[in-house]
Amino acid sequence: MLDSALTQDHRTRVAAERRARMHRKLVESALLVFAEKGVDASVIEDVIAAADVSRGTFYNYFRTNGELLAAAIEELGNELVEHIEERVRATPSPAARLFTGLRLYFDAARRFPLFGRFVRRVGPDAIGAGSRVNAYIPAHIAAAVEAGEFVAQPVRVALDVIVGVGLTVVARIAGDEADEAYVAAVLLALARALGFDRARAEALLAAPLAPLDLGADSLVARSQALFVQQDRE
Amino acid sequence: MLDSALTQDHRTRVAAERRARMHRKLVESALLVFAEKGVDASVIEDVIAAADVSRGTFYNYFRTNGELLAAAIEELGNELVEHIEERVRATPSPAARLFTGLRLYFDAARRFPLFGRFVRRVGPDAIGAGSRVNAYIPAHIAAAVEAGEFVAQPVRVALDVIVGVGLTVVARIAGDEADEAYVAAVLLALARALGFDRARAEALLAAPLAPLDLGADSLVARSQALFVQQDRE
Amino acid sequence: MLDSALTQDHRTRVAAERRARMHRKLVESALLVFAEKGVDASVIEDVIAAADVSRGTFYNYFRTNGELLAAAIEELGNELVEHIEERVRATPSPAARLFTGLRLYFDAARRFPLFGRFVRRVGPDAIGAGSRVNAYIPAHIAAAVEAGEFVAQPVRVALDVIVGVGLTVVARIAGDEADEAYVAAVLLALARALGFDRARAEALLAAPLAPLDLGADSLVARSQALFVQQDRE
Amino acid sequence: MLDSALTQDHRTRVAAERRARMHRKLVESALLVFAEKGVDASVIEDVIAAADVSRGTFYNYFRTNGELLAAAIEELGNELVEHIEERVRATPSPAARLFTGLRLYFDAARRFPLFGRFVRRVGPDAIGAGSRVNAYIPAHIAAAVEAGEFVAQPVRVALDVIVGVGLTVVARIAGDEADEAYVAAVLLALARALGFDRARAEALLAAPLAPLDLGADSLVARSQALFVQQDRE
DNA sequence: GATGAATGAGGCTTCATTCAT
DNA sequence: CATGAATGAAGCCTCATTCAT
Repeated sequence: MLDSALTQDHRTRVAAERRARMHRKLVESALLVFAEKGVDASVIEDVIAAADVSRGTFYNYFRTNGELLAAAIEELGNELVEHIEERVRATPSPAARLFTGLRLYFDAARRFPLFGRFVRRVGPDAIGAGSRVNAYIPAHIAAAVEAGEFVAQPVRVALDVIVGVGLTVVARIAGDEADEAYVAAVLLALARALGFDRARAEALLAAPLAPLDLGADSLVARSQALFVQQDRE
Repeated sequence: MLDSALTQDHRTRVAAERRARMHRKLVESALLVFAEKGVDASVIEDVIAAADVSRGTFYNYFRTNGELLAAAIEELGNELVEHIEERVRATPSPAARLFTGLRLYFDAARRFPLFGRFVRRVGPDAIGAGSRVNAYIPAHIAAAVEAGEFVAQPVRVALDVIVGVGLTVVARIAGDEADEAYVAAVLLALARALGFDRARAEALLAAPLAPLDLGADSLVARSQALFVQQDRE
Repeated sequence: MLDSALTQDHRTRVAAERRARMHRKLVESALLVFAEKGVDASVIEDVIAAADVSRGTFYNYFRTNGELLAAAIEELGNELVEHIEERVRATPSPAARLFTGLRLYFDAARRFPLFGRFVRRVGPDAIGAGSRVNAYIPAHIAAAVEAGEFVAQPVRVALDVIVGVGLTVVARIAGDEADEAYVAAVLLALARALGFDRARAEALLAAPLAPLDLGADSLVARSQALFVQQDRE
Repeated sequence: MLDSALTQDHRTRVAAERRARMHRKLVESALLVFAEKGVDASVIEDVIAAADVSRGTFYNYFRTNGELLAAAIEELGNELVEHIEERVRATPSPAARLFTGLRLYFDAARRFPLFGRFVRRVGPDAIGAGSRVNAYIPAHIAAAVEAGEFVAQPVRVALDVIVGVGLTVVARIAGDEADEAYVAAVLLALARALGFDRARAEALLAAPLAPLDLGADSLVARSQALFVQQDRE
């Protein structure tokens, strides 16, 4: 009986791992398809083809199209945001945390074009209700205002300016219409908008930036790999 | 024979007028439906219901969903932009032309909620290739930089900042999440971003603003009226 | 009053002529379209385009699709058959009348490819109820049997053999798969089937054949001309 | 694991069988509908009604009207032709193979009126590119010429005469306008056309003919049964 | 859990026909 | 009579979702 219990346990664990793997596989494929065809397109056919899985299996994981999109937005968006936040957490200056975070975000959009296109396709909802962006950025803004780095302003105003401009830049990057100079100039304009000291902003933006290491197992990285591989076929 | 020629002429003219009226009616209905259901939705069913027109008639005017959307974007967007441009044309200061134009645009979004929701739904494409926005705003930016009202910066950078922030504000207005103070604060941030003098910006934004008169026959106004009427039914 | 009566008369006559011209124009266009797209295709759109006439006008002449097809079959088929019959009427030998008639028919199919394709498209119905073929050929068969030129056989059997083979040959000609030798060999086989003397058949088929002169105003000729002209555009 | 492999296998086999059954069911229904409404008619609605199957299922098997027709022509035509060929294969005389084959074909058209009507509706295309007719009959013709049973003649000429007359006869049978004597007389005329000895032809055509046994599972038989059953409802 | 055939609602599109001008 | 915009029935096709195996 003890043996059986252990076996049971082992089986349960293995099953849970398999579920998790399949879940990730589907989300990866979804990113690919959403980025290509848009959010409102008919998607399931392509997703199961990309994931090489049967229709029935798909419905064991997501009951509707919308659930899949929600999962993709949530898991993808947060994966990147969490990595960025972890990276800048130790930085003492709130303004620096914010601008370095933006630089890392734009850099990710460039390195993972699929992700950039996904964000462009999803639009503002990509930074929707559940997004950690809405937790972290306001905190940085408030802290920067508090610290006198930014001019006094309502947090939501600053947030909207940052997000609005940020999404535009990602769209430009996804469309391959943004070079380094463009991104730097936009960030400088953003610094002005927030009332951040010009010299410090320029120094910050000129500093070298080590790219984010998401790890080979990240959804974004795996999805990009899947995309490249599909293109070759 | 003369009589017949005149008759011919008269008929032709009457027919052309009828076509134009039907075209407008469909675009008005389209605005309504796109605003409600989004750009990628199945729209034809609802449009013909809103316009109270047969399925076949629709296809006499637009062959696809996309054609309709393109017409809506083009005609609606340009209608408003042209009115705004005409209003500010005489203003000597380029910066004033730009900021007054933005205020008028936001004001229109508030007065015609349908239009606001439409822009939110369409997203950046609402200011797409054919839009006069891309003709007028860059000209104002360049002139303002030239006149020393704005700090030197690439026109496209300034344009993207303005459009990115502008669309975000319209989305807020459409979601009824924007009061006067919010809009003013955003415009002030925008003034900072562009390097516009703070005192002048504040004076400009504090000036009273007569609402734009689009005329009762404007697409935007008629569409809004159609919407209100439908709601009552 | 007399004057008015004459005027009335004149008007009536002119109107009748106009009606007849329009009727012919539509039938000509119909041949073209039926030959190209088949009998069951949607045809009216193309017919009015080919005839450069409005929808409404079409319905002033034919109430349905089927009426148009019936008119085309009747008028086209009989035009050719009557010309052939007139040409061979004076020939004393019934067998010669029959075989010369067939040669002229096949020759017409070659010279007016549109007509050939029309017959192929319409199939057996091209020689339907109202066709004069069903009046003339049986008479020739019966006379030939009577005269001992053909072996004794039921008229309908001979008719079906002739028509069945004849339509096949027209289809081949229309598909550009039939040269002179092929046609001659088929006619020889037909002669054998009917029990016609071999030597006489060979002499008959070897005789030179002046092509039928349908006149420039014939439906077949005008339709062919219309087709060639359209192709050039 | 072994168990799972077996299960897999079993499932695959069962699924393939189901697919095949559905395919046959659709083709059977198609025969019925094509025979009734013709080849160019809108057919899908009726086919799915006759097969008692959903719209979507149809599209899982055939993407267009034309694909369905092609399948029907191919599978139906070849089923019958193969049965006939098998039956006459052992007959030493090529002419006898040919004429017995024709008698069997006409007999099938009489016993399965649906098939006859189908052939009439489809016309020459019923013996189209992929048809085995085009493999077998020319071989018999060539062999008969070689053996001196037929007069020397191009194979295609003989083939066209046979097919042209044959389709006409099937059309007559389908229209219930052909009795035994008519069919016999046409076959005799065909024998003359091909130069086959009259005495031998008459003996051949007078010989008793056991009807073809297609088996209860044949498409033709099942389709006919389906038709009769529908008529009763 | 995995599979993929079956479903059918939902939306798209054409085109014969009508009718006001 | 000629015109051509409007109609709407009739088909077409897709695709999210279910379900038996």
